[in-house]
Amino acid sequence: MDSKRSVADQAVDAVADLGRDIGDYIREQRSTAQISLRQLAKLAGVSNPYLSQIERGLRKPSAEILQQIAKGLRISAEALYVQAGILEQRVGGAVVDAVLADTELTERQKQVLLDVYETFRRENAAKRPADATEDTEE
Amino acid sequence: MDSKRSVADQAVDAVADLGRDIGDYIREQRSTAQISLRQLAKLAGVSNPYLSQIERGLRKPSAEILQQIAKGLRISAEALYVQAGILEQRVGGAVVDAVLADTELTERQKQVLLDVYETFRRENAAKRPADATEDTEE
DNA sequence: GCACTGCGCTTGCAACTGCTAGCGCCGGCA
DNA sequence: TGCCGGCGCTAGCAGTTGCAAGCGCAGTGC
Repeated sequence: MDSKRSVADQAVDAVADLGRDIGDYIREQRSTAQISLRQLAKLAGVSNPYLSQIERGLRKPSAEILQQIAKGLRISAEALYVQAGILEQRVGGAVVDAVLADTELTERQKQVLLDVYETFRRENAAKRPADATEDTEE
Repeated sequence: MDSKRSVADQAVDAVADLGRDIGDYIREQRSTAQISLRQLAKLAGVSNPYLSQIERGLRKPSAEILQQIAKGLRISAEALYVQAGILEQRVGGAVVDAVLADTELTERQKQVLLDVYETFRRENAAKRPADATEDTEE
């Protein structure tokens, strides 16, 4: 059945690669939040040298550290995990599905929500056509 | 929005402890699936001694390993992360979860969407106060 | 000029992860 | 009976994470 261990390979392979992406993402979120590396390090409860290395892609942080950082940045841990390649990306379908499946909303409200959602996505797509993983907000 | 920091605290505090829980969970899933430790190890692409130690709580696996194991068990990685205490339990329902997990939205946009969502829910709750509290998740 | 504070980064080091090799045990088979 | 394969586990080892200590640099007050 596994004539090739593509899954494992990809994971192992891409993680090393993605180490940089996650670092970029964190650094970007940090500068957006306008806090220094040391501040975030303290907020997140990690050492500042280590955070520095993470941001520059020299180290691959464990999930706990990622969670701490997410907390420090006040962003969802899931977003970071996806960036780190340790959680599958849930594409737009997930949001649409969830909204449609929600029993507390009227059909009209669902329509409004999905409309806003689509607008946001289009906005972002226009801003950064190829790379949708980076967050250039504001 | 983090009115439930008990989870966070637990995560940070009890990670060492939770190593055992996640192991139990994995072992349980494995026996449910009726596969041997070695089989799962092969499926997940990890060594069988290591998986053994994980299941007995002697080692705390990294997120990649957890993901591999989740794949091998054919369960969602998120379930495992929650068990491991590195991901907060989904609370606000599927919509909130899906929005937060969406990587194409900026954090600001997520806030807006969730805000609208909350507004709708409150509106509806005001209209029909009693019977709206059903579990929409399976 | 000169201390002082905060910034990000480099350097070793302890602790951990995750592996290979190998152990004892049990059931099937000639 | 011996032998073979699979089971879970122990022992010992590279390689990594995550840290404290310390570097140089820029801005500020005296």
